[in-house]
Amino acid sequence: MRATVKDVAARAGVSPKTVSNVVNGLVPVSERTRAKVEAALAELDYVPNLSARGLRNGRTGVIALALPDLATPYSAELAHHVVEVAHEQGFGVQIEETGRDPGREFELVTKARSNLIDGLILNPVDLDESAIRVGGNLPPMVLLGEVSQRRVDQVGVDNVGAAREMTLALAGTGRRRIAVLGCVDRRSSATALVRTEGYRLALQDAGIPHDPALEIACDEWTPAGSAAALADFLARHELPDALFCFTDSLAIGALSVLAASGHRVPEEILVAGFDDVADGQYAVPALTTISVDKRAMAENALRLLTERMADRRREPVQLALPYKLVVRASTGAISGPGA
Amino acid sequence: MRATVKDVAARAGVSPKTVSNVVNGLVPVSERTRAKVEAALAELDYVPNLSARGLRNGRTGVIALALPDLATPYSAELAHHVVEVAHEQGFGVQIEETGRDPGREFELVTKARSNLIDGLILNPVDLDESAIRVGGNLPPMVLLGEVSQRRVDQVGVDNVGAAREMTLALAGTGRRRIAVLGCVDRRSSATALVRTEGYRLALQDAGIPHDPALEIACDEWTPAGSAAALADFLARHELPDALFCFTDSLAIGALSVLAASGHRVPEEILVAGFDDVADGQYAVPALTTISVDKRAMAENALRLLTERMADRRREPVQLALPYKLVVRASTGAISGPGA
DNA sequence: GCCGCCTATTACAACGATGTAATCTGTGTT
DNA sequence: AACACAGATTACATCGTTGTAATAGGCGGC
Repeated sequence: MRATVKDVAARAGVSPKTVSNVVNGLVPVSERTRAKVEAALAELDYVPNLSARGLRNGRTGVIALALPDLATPYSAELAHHVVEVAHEQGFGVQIEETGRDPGREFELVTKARSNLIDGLILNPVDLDESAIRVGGNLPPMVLLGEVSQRRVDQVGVDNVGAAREMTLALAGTGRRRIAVLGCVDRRSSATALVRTEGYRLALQDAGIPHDPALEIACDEWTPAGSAAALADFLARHELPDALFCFTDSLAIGALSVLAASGHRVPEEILVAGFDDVADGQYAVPALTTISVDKRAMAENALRLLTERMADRRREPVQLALPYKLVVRASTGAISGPGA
Repeated sequence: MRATVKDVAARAGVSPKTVSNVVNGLVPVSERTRAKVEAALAELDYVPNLSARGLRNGRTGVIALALPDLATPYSAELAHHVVEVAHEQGFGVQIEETGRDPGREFELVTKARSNLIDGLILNPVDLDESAIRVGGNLPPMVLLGEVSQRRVDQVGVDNVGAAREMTLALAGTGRRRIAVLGCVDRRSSATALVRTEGYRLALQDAGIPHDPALEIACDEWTPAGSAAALADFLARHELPDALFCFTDSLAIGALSVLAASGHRVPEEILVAGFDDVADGQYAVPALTTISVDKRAMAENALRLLTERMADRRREPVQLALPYKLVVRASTGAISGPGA
């Protein structure tokens, strides 16, 4: 059995509350008693019971991070940073996956373990609206992703702008048959929608007619899903000039299929991704992509979350972090709007 | 404010305990009162306070998963499965990263949040011993990784055997200058040690003299670390015949360097990895690797953990899961011991 | 030498849920 | 009609911690 404040108190010859005072350090304790208590703490190897503390204080020191699928490198990198930043601030992180079933997001936001966690960082799959369209009593919460609403704190990126910039950069090489991979058929992914929008805007900008056939659907945002979708596409259509994949994972699957079918990247077809995950940088050829500082995302998300925990009625804030077009070998030399 | 059993009880005109009975379903409740209570539950949108329940029951329904670095694809895939399996069984999962500082493992095993979690699944970095060399009072705990001790429940793989088999398969093509990448200098990684051991045994088996220069050190098990280490190696040595990387992430970094320096894989040099992560399958060329069923790892780890929670004095169990040598393009056609 | 004040410490209650043991209700038996 | 009994429901205490308010102790001032 673990020692409790009571045990420590008995051993040190003081009251439980004094032990608590020593442990928490908020109430002044005389040097003499502090020494006694600290000795007892060490001898009994005291560890506070966080359930009890959570019950008493109403805060547990644990936040939840909800994302579609932890196995996706992008999610994993993001989670890594959130865990790291949270830990630096003394928070534990409980991971929830929402990918399998769409109801899970809703459940998390409304009921769920709401009392074992002090707050929620949510990377939504579906249209963000679905999750946050909840009447009262939201837990302290920050959304990650596209900035598209004003009711909940959010840290995101201008996906439309980024997708547009990438598409324009591809078009800047003179290529005209620019395909996108990752458009979703069935249930809508917020991310897919906004990136598709950026792509279409860029085509307009560049005066390239929009060809719906070049929007390649792919429900599953993994290399496997991408490979299947692209192989299927190539069986029916001619090779496009350029391929903008909505995530690096999709692009990695695409590069694999292109290599296997003997198409040279970037000579025959440019390939670009989105997210800047580690494996994309080391893909063959290295992947051109949109990069966002994930550590900064985590830091900002946690900052907003702690602010929200401190003041639950502060006006919601939406942050759009800067992004960067990173050019690597998979597109040869292209240039963003700056050049 | 969230509703409590008391509120629900008042609304339903029953005692708090009856509400608890309805919620938990362990004690029989008459049809009439159950209906009343359920109505009240729904109206007040009752959510049990898990801190209180945890305090009372001594169990929180949350387990911790501790691993070196969540951003590593292998860890991420593993974590994904653990989260999924745990969720199916009604557990939440709290993630802890131990990579940054070695003391963290020890801290987790001994003190830490030990009362907000019911158990711990630990993927150790250092020699397993360090973490489990603890006197009494271990929390319910399962180790993931090399099976090398008998004091704590463990789910692992025969790393020595797998590394040996891979090395032999590479040698089976007639190649003699077989390098390994991932040996660690400074603090010892348990995994690196056992895989190195398997490699050396295979060289003996194959009658290939051991050349220490071909054991390429790489502390950081990421594509970036690997790329740096291999580039450095190539600047000083001739290209080896074959390269066995201790993880797929390392291999991905290696493929990138080899491609950039114009060396053809597998014609000039065979490359193999370990772990079978998704991005390895879609690397260019696709990566030969050792595959272990990560879902099965997660299932077994969770099974052992729940068994341990139920009976804290049962004899420790060590499971070695089967592995499979998966041959892909990065080694051309090689064959394992079976063929 | 007594009083008052400031500080360190204490007793007590409360956070919310639930196991235990006691009470209550209703049914069936003689 | 009285009694025993099973099942449903309840009161109470408890898990470990900490805020509140009351107490104890020490010191200076008059």
